[in-house]
Amino acid sequence: MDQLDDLKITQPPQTLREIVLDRMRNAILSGRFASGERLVERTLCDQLGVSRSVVREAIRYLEAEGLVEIMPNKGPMVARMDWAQAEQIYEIRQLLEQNAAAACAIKADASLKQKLTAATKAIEAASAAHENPALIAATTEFYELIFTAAGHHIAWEVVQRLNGRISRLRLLTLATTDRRVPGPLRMAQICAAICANDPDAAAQAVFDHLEEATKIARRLLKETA
Amino acid sequence: MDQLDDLKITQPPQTLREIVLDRMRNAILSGRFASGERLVERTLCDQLGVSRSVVREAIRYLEAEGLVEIMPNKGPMVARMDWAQAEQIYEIRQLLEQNAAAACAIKADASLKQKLTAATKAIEAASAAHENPALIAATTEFYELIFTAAGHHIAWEVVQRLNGRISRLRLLTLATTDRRVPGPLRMAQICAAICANDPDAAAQAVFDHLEEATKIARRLLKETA
DNA sequence: TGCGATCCTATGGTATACCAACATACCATT
DNA sequence: AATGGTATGTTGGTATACCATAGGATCGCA
Repeated sequence: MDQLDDLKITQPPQTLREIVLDRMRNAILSGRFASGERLVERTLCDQLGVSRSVVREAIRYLEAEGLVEIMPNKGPMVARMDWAQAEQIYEIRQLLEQNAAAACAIKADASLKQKLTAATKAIEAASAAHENPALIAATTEFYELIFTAAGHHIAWEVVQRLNGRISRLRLLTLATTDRRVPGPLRMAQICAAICANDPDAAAQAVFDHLEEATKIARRLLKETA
Repeated sequence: MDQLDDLKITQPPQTLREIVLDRMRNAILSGRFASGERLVERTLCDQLGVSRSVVREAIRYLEAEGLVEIMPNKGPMVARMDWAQAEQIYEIRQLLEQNAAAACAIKADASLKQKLTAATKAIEAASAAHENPALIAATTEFYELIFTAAGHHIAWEVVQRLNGRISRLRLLTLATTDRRVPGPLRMAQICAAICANDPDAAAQAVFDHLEEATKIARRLLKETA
């Protein structure tokens, strides 16, 4: 099977539109395009070296994702976010992530526990090295393991999309070092609860983690606003 | 927010793209475009009397919404759905709708209670008249009241989008008449719990309602599959 | 000098034509 | 009959043209 996969003409059917979509999404998520910044179509065409059709279709997708807003007669801009929205998103994450962690704790087998432990270590490493992009990636990986193991693929989709809307906040909260209990420790608690096949403890650990993240986010957003 | 929309000078800056988007979405949700049916761009252009640009951009949006899938080198088709997905969607709805109903029950004031009661009556009327489209609309209105009153706008967005994916299923479950406890009665229970400002009872009522809907959906989907 | 009308430009919205890549089905030759 | 080529249909991608509108700059008039 593996050999076959290797033989396969791994021609990435990645279309130009998808590349542009990724680039633009990353530019927004990473803050390269500031919140509220206007996205002038023809300018983007020049920057990306593609035609308007491609850019416009990518914008439609981002609009549906909630990352881009269309101002009537003005064109697209990077979506803005306020605390009222962020709060709701954190609340939804609470529900979905607790649910997933609990389900995962019930189903977790040896293989998953091993992977989850590795992911936790990766988070600790990235955190210790203060490498924020790696930290984001490792945290995402951690949660993806949990949601996938729980079989909650659609919930994971939802969470990812919502996270996109608060990406800047996540960057800030993850980078915050003045937490009383460091973030990686929280992850370790979640990991431990799942490894112990204890759904209640897993849900509680997720609750603690998100509760803290919510508080930090609230403080950061309120003071910058 | 809603009031503002109502006040707004309803000069429809509704762009052609939005019209096409609505039409296509409705066509999919209502089953006019069958699940798995291919959506040939140029054919759609003819049917709708618009150019490819418009259709393509609408398709991008629907793709992001999860209503349309793109098959590489084959083009778009109406997204398919299986029970595994539907089950997850019902589970997410359980979480979000219980949460919203509980929050709504805490906040509910006289004005909301009155509106909610009216919405419940509308559901009963539509159900008695066996008018499914009206029933769907009334049910949507009912839930929108709850989510809006709870301030859970983003959760409502999520629920609506997820409901879009299981629209055909909803049509079937709502139309099903062989439920032991009729759907409208369930709605009345939810309404009563909220009017009594009893969050626990509201959550329980939502649970009962969705649990039943889930069972019906499972049976329908499994037997037609 | 101040105000308003008018024109210009930038931008988005839409339509259309064109080409390349790919898949599929059909057909012809061997 | 099997192979290979061909025709067709579809999408992906691009370029371009045209129009409508918003916002600003300019100009003229009071």
